[in-house]
Amino acid sequence: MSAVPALAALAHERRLALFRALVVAGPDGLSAGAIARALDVPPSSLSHHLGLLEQAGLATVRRAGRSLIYAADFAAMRALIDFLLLDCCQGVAPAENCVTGECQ
Amino acid sequence: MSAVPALAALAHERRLALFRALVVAGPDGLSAGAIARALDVPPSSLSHHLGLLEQAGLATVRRAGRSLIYAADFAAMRALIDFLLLDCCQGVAPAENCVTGECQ
DNA sequence: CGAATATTTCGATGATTGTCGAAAGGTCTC
DNA sequence: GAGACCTTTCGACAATCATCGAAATATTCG
Repeated sequence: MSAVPALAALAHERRLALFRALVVAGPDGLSAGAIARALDVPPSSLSHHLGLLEQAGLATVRRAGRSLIYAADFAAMRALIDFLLLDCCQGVAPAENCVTGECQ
Repeated sequence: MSAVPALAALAHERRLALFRALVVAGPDGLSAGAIARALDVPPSSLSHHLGLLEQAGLATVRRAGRSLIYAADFAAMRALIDFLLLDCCQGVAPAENCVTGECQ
């Protein structure tokens, strides 16, 4: 996974709220309609943002009847955080640049 | 710190490379010119990106002679990672949505 | 002070992104 | 199959962002 699309997906107020709602919902996820009602976003806008989250790998979709259920991809989120923590920042840095506070 | 500007600052290939260079350089930082040479970015473009990183709180600037020295702000980076880990994702989520793998 | 160095600001241009109504695509129920 | 329901795709427009040369600003050195 490239980190840039994932970071870009979260770097938007609406999408961040969206993603948080998915996280709160847990593995069962939420239908697009339920999200639209909860966050008061027009359907076409919502679909656009959900598509970006999915494309970035941070969310998954599955169909249930006529609804589409979106769910947060926790493994991908974990991978993103790991990237920030290790690859991006600490792995290549000298020990004094400790980001975690656990590496001295 | 709002997370969105910080995420947006990192959600760009050039700026991510830029930030990584600052992390590698450590607390001493790097002059804008040194970065420009290392990453082969025109000065005006570089200045633009450095400004964004600083505005997002991820980098600090100080003057040393006629050079401006940019350095990664490790505390801010840590705060961003904490936000993703806790506020954004896990804190408000049920236990089964564990992102860290340490919360069962 | 004047020249040289380091970087930013300005300004213009092209590219990408966000927004949302209207229309279209699947899916269920009767 | 017709109609209702849920969501996406299309299309158009506005807004934001990226790029980089040229000019301006700040600093040092002779």
